[in-house]
Amino acid sequence: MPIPLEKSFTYAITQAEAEFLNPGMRVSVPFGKSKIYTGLVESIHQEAPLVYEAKQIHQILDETPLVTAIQLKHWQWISKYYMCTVGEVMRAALPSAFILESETVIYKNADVQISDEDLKDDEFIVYEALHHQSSLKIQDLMAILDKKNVLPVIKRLLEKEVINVQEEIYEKYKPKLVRYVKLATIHTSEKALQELMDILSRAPKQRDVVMTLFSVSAQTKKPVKVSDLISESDTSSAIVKTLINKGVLEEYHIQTDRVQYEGEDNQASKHLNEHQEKALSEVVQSFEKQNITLLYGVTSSGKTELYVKLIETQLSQGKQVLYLLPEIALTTQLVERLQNYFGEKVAVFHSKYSSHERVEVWNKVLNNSPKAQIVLGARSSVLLPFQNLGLVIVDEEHESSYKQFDPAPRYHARDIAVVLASMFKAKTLLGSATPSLESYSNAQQGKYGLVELKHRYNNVLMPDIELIDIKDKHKRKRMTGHFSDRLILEMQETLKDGHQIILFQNRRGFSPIVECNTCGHSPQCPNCDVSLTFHQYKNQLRCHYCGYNSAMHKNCEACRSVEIDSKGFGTEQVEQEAKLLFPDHNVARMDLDTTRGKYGYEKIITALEQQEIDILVGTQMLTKGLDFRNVKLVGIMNADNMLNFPDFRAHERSYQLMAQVSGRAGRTKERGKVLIQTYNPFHRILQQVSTNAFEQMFDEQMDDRHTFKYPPIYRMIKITLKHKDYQKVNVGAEWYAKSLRTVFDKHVLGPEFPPVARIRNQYLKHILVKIPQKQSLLKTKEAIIKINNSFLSVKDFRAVRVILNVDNY
DNA sequence: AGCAAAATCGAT
DNA sequence: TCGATTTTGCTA
Repeated sequence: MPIPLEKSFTYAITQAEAEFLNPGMRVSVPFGKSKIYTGLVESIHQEAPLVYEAKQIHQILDETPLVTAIQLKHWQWISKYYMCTVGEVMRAALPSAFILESETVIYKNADVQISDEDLKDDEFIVYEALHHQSSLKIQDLMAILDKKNVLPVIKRLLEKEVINVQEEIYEKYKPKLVRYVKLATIHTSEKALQELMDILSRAPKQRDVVMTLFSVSAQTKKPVKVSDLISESDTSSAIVKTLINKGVLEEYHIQTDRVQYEGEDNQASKHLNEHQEKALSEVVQSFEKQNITLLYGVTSSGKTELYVKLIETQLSQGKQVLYLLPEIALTTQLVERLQNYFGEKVAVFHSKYSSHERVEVWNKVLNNSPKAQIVLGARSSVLLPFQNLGLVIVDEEHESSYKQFDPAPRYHARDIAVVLASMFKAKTLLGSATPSLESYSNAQQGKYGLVELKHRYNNVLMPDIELIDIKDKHKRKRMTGHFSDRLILEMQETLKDGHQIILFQNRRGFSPIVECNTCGHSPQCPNCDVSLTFHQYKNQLRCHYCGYNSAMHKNCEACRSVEIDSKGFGTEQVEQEAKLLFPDHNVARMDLDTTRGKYGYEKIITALEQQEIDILVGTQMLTKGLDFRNVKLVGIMNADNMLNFPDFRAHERSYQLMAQVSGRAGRTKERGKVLIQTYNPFHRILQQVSTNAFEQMFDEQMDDRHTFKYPPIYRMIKITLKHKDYQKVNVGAEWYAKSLRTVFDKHVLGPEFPPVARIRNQYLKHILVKIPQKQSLLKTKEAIIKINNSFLSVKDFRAVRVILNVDNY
């Protein structure tokens, strides 16, 4: 069942059903008092349950399995490793349209006459409504009565026999049908046609439509869509409808895909340069010995072309390929590039797809359709029903967005992709310009193969990186707002040459803290323990954790003073200052606030490509695999706030982020320039970024991880306790940590409140369990589950939500 | 997860 | 004391 329960449930089926059913097929089953749910067949057996009588299934929903045997095995692995239930994995994997639930539908009981006096007010409203509509759903009732708890009303009405209820389930997925028209067969003969034309001579518009239909179908020799016919003949749908009603035209429907590729014929893949050629043969060689290979290729070294070659090989062997990308990098840019080579063999899959679109991709992958030989997708596409997987490519392997955080299963797409590939005996290629420490150390230990690609495409030089000491600049009064004189000078030069600029500031809004100069009051979020961020474009104060917002006031809310100051700065402020500094140039901003909506992101990218934007200010969104030809200068406004982030991976992340942003500079011909503003130019990480010293960074960070026992040397499991009562969380966390310490002793950290201890009115407290390399992961997890169970059996703690996060990095 | 029964809350 | 809200237990 798609619910967070450990157990599976046994239902009774007939002999015939047993012969028909197979694991991986869906059945609808009664579950609980009255509901009907969608379940998945796990196994078919003969062991009747001892202590209860199994219920009958309701209905079989599939003719062939929807989920493959390998998937079931994979789900099992995920649920074990990430300490969640298989039901949760199922919920994450299956598109929601596959999981049907019954709905209670209410009908009027026609047999019983009832007088109005016998009914209470709300009962009467429902009774009245049933006169107008034959049936009502729970949701309709909630709208009519304007309250959330409508069950008591239904119960009373049932007792008075005013209504009947029924549980109904609906198939949620409906194939998309397109309307086509053709001339009715009785008119197809020459003579009948002549007669028809005569009849229609008094209806010129209708005649025009018929004529257009002729010419269109003669030209294209294909069925004619109603929508095409309307636009071609320049009429309205009413006229076509009249013709259909008259029997002159016949309409029919053809099922089509919601996601379609409408491109040109495929191009041949590009020739590789000598470095790429060498790297490719190394990858192929490495795959002979290893199943996993890490491709460490600097920014714009042409990794994608290399992937294309590998994909070609797989396709020629009739194998499927999974190409994973971070959500945000799945822009039309890259999708188009792949479609240019592989045309409609590419299926795209990501979170902005509707449930129906996902169903179609699922079915294509399941049927090993020619339209899904390459699946290009974000995190969740590892959970698709592959039949014949030959290769998995994980691009931008270091990206943290591969790890799912909020609802369970809290899986890492790269890691479960590796597991999936091994189930298929397929190969995995991890690619990155800034590999994660865990992958790079795996490669160094020989667990993964390692291939390096250190030359940029067309031999473009790596950008020239310069550190600017803004402490010094402040002292010498060389700062204009948040811009140093060096940065302004370089920006002027770049703009003069007609090149574009990217400014990076890893914080959105105008300023993260607003403070009164008189009394020191600073507005806080009522639901979370954070100060509100000021957003100028809406003149709002907003909480970035729960979405709370309020209008920004001119006076301090505590003391009415007008002297309100802001601390820190975000993208909005950088944008505003840039506009003031360069009034003759176009400045745009790219962050969560400007990329809302399905195409918000695309618009900005296109504008930048077409050089309508001279200066683009943005958050880390900018780092994700965008390829802009004309960007020559990248400015990092403040490197310190990311370096000082309280997380053991802050340094690694900062390096990756800065190296990736720098990679956006100078991708063709001219050498790019990167300016990093910082208060601490001698910071090791900044030095390493400026000299591209990845290996040095790696060695030093690994030393730290050794010393302080952090991943990848030790493994980690984070346990989060969550409840609206501060005391409950506190006492519970102490108890939990104490029991953990009896087993793991000094490898337990905390309990500790996170930097933001309260989110959406829920207090949080973290406990970390570190796992030394020689300690068994399985046994550790078993011990934690045992402690977790005894924790939940304490009455006072039961209300506390416990979140187990394996590999919380 | 979602639902119903049981327990607790709270305003008259 | 009744009705409303929250907590607890269970699903085959």
